[in-house]
Formats: sequence, C-alpha cells, structure tokens
Amino acid sequence: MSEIRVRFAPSPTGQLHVGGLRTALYNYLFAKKYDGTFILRIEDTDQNRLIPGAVENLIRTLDTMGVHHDEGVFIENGALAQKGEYGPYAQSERLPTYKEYAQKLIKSEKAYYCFCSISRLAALREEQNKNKLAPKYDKYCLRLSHEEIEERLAENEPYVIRLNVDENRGDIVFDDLIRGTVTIHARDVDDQVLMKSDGFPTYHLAVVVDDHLMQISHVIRGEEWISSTPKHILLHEALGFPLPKFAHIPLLLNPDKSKLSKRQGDVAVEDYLSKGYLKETLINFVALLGWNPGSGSTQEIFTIDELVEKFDLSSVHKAGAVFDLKKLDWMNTEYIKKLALDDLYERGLPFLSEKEFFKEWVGHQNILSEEEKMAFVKRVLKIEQDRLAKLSDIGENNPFFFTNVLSYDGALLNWKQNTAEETRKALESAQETLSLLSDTDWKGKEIVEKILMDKAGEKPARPEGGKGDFLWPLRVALTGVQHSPSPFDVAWVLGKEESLKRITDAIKKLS
RNA sequence: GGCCCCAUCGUCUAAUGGUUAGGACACCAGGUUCUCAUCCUGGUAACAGGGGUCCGAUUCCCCUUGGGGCUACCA
Repeated sequence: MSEIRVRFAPSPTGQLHVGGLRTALYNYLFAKKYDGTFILRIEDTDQNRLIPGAVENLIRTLDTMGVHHDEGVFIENGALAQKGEYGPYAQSERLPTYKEYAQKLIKSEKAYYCFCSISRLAALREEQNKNKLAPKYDKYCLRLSHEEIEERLAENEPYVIRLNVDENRGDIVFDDLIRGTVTIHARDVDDQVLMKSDGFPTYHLAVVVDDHLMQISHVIRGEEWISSTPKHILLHEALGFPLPKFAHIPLLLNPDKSKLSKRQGDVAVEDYLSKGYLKETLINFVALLGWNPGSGSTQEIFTIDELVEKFDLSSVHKAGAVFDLKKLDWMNTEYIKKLALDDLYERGLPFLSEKEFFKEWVGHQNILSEEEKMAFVKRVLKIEQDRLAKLSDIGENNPFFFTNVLSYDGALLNWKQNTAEETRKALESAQETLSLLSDTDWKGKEIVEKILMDKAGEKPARPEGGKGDFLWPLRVALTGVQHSPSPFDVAWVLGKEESLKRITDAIKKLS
C-alpha cells in the first residue's frame, strides 16, 4: 500500500465535539496502525462563523486527549505554527490556490459564474418546494453569454462560481470502506457553489483541492458527508485528481437517536473533562462507539496503544451509536480505580480545590504543613477511590472528612433497638481502644482496622447483637451521617486526635 | 417532499447458512457487610415485519416499516 495520509479537518467554530474527537481518533488510530501521517487542517472558510481562539482550543484539547498529529497546525510557544511540506494548513491562508483551481474549472466549463441574487435563489427554492421538487439551482446563469459575463465582472457585480453538474454523467458510484458501494445519480446533485462572493471557497472546493494537494490517501469523516461525496467526486474528475479512499463513520446519537446535539446534553470534550471524566475514559469510550475488535472479543477496556494495534476500518459499524452516559460513568469508575494514588491526587486536587467545603477546610488547617494536608487528602482519596464515578465526586459524598459533624441528631447514634446507655458503652469502648494506639499505629490503616474489628467482634451487648452494636455508633460519631465508608477507614483518615474528639462529642450528645 | 444511509436485548455490541443467539452497561433478586459503595452469584431482556433463495435463514436477495443524515454563498 502506498503511504497512508489522513486528516482531521475541523472548523474553528467552537469547542471540540465528542463526535469530532472520535473522528479525529479513528483517523489517528488508522494512521498509527499503518505507519501513516495524521494531519490537522483547519477549515476556516466561513468567515461568519469563526470564533476567536477556537483553533488554539481545538489543538490543545486534541493534545490533552493524546490524539497527536504529525503535520498541520500546531501551537508552539503559545502561538500558532505550522509544520509539514504541504502547507499552509489553514484554508484561509490558501485562497490563491482555490482561486487558481476555480479558474481551471471555469476554463474547462466544469464550473460557471453565477450572478443570481440571494432573493432569486430563495424564490426559486420556495417555488420548487411548493411543487414538491428537490431544491436545486436551475442553471440560469449557465446561459449567460461570454460578453455578458465579462461585462458584469468588469462592473464588479458580486458573483459566485458554481459546479456545472452534467446530468448525463449518470450514476456516481463510489466504494466506501465502511459502507460498500454507494450510488447517487448526477441529476440529484446540485450545482453547488464552489467560490463564494466573498472570495472564499466553500467546503466542497477546499476539501477536494486540499485533500489532493496534501496527498490525502483516506478521507475518514462523519456520515453526514455521504451525500456531498458525489460533488467531491465530480470535482476530482473535473480537476483530473485521483480519488482518495472514502470511509464514512457512523454518527454519534442522542438517546432519542437524533444526531448528538448540544440541546440534549454536553457535547464538548472539555465539558466531560471538566466534569471529571478521565481522558483515557473518553478515548476508550468513544472508540467503542461504532467499533469493536470483533472476533468474539469481550474486552471493554483499551489503552490507546491497544486501540492502535486492534483498530480496523473494516470493522467500523454502519449504524449510529447512542452516547450512553451510564456506561461512560461505569467506564470512568473503572479507570479511576486503576489510578495510582499519587496520580489520582494530582488529577483530583484541582476538582477538590473547587469545593467550598475544601476551601474552608484549607483555611482552618493553617496549623498543618502542606505535606500534612497532602497526606490527609491522599488518605481521603485512598478511601474514596473505589467509590468515585468522576473526579468531581471527590469529597462530595463524604464532606465530613473536611467539616465538623456536630449537627446530627444524637438518636442516630443508636444501632437498631439499642439504648442510649448501650451506645454510650460502645463509644466509650471505642474511645478507650483508639486512645491506646500510638501515632505509628495510625500510619497505615491496617492496625486501626484490626483493633476496631477485634473490638467489634467481642461479646455483643445483647444476644442477637453483632458488630453493628459497636461499629454503627462509632461510624455515626465520626461522620454524623447514616451512609459512609467504614468507621476504621474514617478514623484512619481523620487521625487520632480528631477521631477521639468526635467520639467525645458524640458521647455528650447522648446525655 | 426528494436523494442517500442504516436496522441483534432499553443502550454499546459478539457470533453463525444449522447455537440454549454470547458479553458489557443499566435494571431486578440474592450473598458478603455496621450503613452506603465496592465485590460475588443469579435473573429479566434482542435477531422490526413480509416475501423469496435454500434441506435449513437472525445471517443472502427483494419489498414494507421504522430510524437517521443531507437537501445554504455552514462545515
């Protein structure tokens, strides 16, 4: 096979969409797998929709996701830069090139000038609509004489250049790597505008010229482009360009099966990142939407390197895939569980630092050194790690680690039918047990756990009693709530002094 | 409306011209457990319908239905 060159070509009109991420990822995986080149091209031909900073943002997001490109537009020292033999890679910088090819098309009569006003086009469309006809340009300006065209150009009348589709071309057939043979008749192809009146090309001209000039071997893009592919094929033919291979990947869908849209939830990769989804999760999840290794494999968790190894365009699905947040959460939980504690700390701290209860805690812990604070947070994370669906959940369900717990009702301390007196005994016993532990004993949570579990295993207060007689009051004393991690885990996190203080406070509540 | 694409549990999907149609998420039940979560075990749940082809179709073909995309001087 000749050299593989693929591209991801977003428009800088906003943040990177999860669908865009998947398109970029499939391009990336394909390129890596076959030792090809992955190019990032910027399709900024619509001057009205440009958003300042969007290019930088797109590049940064792709970069943090680990979907690195080899060629195209980059950020270097905080500024946009371009690398590669086939630049420039931003279409707005390639205007002369498009103009040149547009002129070639005019000369060969594959394209023509059109001076029709917006209002005439609107009226035409309305008329066609009324008559239940497909809205198509009626080639009105194709009938203009050379002289008239020259005259109107000389008078600086606004114009566009349109593709001259010949109905006699018959069926336009292409072989899609994912869908097989796709056929569309030339009569169903509109005389698409190629050059707009502002001198910018439309997507259709730009994509064909650039894909050819940049030697793109495979066009891997979203399914929404299938119906414009015949236009692109006609353009390749008109310009004498060889055809790249096409692969149209299925759409990402809302739960109602419509094209994934902002209206029905988050669509920006950054939204998910800022909610505490790991980049590894997002890559893994999005990769599996419309693709899987097949052959009976039941693997669900893949590193990006494994994806590179196993990815194959031929096993990409044809049907769209719903973006299921429940499964995303599950997968994120899996990834968080596997994180090394230091890694979890590093990634999680920014999320924790946003929380009000954490800010207050930090303010109240002036006596603690930075190291002690870090150690404390790491203890919290060690306990919470298996319980987190998202990094933003850190501390969320267990704020008692960071706040005092005085506000609970003392009756909550009583386990089942136990009396306040029985509860008091249990708490005093816990108090005594914990006060015997040295600071060294508190270093690891094993000793705290063992000594408390041993105590809990001793003679129950009543015949039908059990560990709950001892553990429940202790847990409530330490947390003030009915649902929490185990009391020995909480005690270990809080440390000896704070634990004993909370137990003392609890005992006071009983009187 | 026109054109195009698509169709296995609710969702992501596997497999096959002959299987008890498999896995994962979610859900439900049980177990572990001081609570919650985790964890373990089990369960509910799918080949859209109709014609063909074939000894035999979920699988191949056609039609219907359903869903989606496109239908701009947006990409």
